[in-house]
Amino acid sequence: MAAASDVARLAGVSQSAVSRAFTEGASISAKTRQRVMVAAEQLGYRPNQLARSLLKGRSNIVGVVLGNLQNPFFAEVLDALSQSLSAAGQRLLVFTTAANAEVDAQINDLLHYRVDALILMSTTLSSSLARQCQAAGIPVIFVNRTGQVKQCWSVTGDNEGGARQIARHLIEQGYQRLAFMAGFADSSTSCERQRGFCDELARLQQPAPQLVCGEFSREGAINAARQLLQQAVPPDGIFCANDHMALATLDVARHEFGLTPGKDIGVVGFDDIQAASWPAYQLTTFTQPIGPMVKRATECVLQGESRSGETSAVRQQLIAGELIRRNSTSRKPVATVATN
Amino acid sequence: MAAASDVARLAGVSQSAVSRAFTEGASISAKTRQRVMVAAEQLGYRPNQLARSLLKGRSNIVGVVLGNLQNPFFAEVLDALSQSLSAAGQRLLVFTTAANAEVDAQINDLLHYRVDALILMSTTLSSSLARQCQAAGIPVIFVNRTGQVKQCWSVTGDNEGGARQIARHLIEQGYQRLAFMAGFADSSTSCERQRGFCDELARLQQPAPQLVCGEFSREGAINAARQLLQQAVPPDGIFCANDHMALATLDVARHEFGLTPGKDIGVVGFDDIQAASWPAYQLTTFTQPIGPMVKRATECVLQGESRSGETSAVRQQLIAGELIRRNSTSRKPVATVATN
DNA sequence: TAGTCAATTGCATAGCTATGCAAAATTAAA
DNA sequence: TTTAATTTTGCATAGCTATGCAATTGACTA
Repeated sequence: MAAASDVARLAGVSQSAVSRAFTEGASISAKTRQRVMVAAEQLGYRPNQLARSLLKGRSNIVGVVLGNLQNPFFAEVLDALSQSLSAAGQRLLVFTTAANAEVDAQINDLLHYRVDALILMSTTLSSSLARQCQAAGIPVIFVNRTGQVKQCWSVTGDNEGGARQIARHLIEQGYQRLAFMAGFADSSTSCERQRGFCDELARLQQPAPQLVCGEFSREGAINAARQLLQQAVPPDGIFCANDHMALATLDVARHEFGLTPGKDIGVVGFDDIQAASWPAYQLTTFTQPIGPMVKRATECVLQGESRSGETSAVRQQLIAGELIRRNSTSRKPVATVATN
Repeated sequence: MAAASDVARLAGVSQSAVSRAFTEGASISAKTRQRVMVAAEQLGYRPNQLARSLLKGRSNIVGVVLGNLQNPFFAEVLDALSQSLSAAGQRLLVFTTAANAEVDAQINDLLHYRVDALILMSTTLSSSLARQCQAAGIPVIFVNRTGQVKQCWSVTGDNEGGARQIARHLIEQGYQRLAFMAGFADSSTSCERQRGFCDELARLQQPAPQLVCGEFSREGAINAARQLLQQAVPPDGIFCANDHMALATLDVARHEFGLTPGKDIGVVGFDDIQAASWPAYQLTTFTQPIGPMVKRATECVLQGESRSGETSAVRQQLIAGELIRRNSTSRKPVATVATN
């Protein structure tokens, strides 16, 4: 591929002129720029971003690591992130990983590319690597997960508050034998939701919920749901740590155990993914507003851009959500409409 | 961040030695390598991939452009692509775009990064840009879409063949007033499925199906389904150009019009996404096997890697699929099991 | 010990662009 | 037209690594 010097030769100018022709606001006359552009067009030249990045020390690339694209929530977030960061002139270098795996290898790889920032979703980071990122001045942003390391940014939903509201809601609706379906034991997300749920139940002087683990996956949730429902005295209310598992639980309850969601059993999720509002599910859930979360994550990325002396005290941002009541916890079914 | 020369100074060796220490199979003694590694560790050094890429002329980055991550099929493909290309030592630079938009701007941007290949899903490419990629020696691979441009690779499912089988299946099951819900008019995918469907119906001497457009989105499909079903004499069999739209159609049919899928109306999709097998839907569909498709796309990428004189005659690869019969087209419902 | 061969190392350069600085060209002012 | 003030241009260099080539070291043989 043609280089700037080739274009320069053809246009009869210096390589600097070519560079300036492609730089917004550089000191160059209209005439020269014009001549350069013609030559560039002719040779199919475009500036080599790699060389530019090498020189500037910024790649305009953000590394994104996520497990579990199966979960539509993450697909939605990725989509939004892509839009938002693209608008901010950043590209996304994406890695997917086996869910919840330690991803040091991939991240190490990303660091080789001198990414401007690192966004981690549903993923853990070793503290040694976190320190290295810190040292390299690369901001690390956890989305929907809290980093163990304090230097990292994080953007999460209101896990504990949401879980408390869900607990109250289930009790108010008259469900009595409750269960919590966890994701991963070492996920802050799952733990916080569990804590909020259990604490609030305790506060209401309700018995502690039965605990089971669905591993944030559909298969795991199906197994966990079966395990719960085939008991002699099964629970009549299940709070699943996310919508993805809640949908699976609804399917098992309805189609394997013949239960009517809402009436025979209450099921609640977390996230408010699109499918939660589909008439086939009508899942009660607590929202994690993707717009604000992504907006905040983008801010963190750009924050690191202008390395303005460690500003912004609050590194752990919590985005408020709200409880969406749907048929899956409604004793008397409401008319369903196919929305969205 | 520390550079190779810093490490060299600390280790008391030349910069070349540092480079060789990090290069597999380079000529360097174990002792020197050891010394370099210690110094590198101490300084937190890692080779700058940008410089390396600049020198080698290969970035080991593949550009991926996709519209419509809302469609779970693309999320699944992206996930698989990530795994597969990651194993081949390639990273993914991902762009999402408004569905079906011309994405010349983004692609132009990608080319600045000297990507090794370009994978386009659900996206069109202007022929001018295609020519530029060609000239730059960057292979362009369409996935689930055929390029208008002949130099490009493409990997698609058996759109026409699948659609033919679907036509036969619907007729065999006794559905009589058929409709086709298209995606976008200018999408090769949608067109081929439509053609196969119509041609086969004609061959069977059946009336031509009613046509409607769902724009490959849930909202579009909901509108299209309403349009179809609120007619005085609505169709009793609908083939939707993909599963994503078919699920929406099932929701509308069941919850807005009180129809029982399979019995009152047959609905068929295309792709066999995960949700198609969920007991809430049980959607009859034609598979697009993601494994083989991704494998093939990966081969095309690596093909371009060893630019071995324009081998491999066949650039347009068609991956066979199969018809999966489920309850959505079964006159007598089969027992449902929560699988997957 | 001298001589041969292989393994290892350093030097110098290429790969491409942005930018500070000084030189040149252009414009404005007198 | 001459001088001053601007604008535009080119030169040279930095940014970081990989690699061909020559020089050096080390091991081994006679």
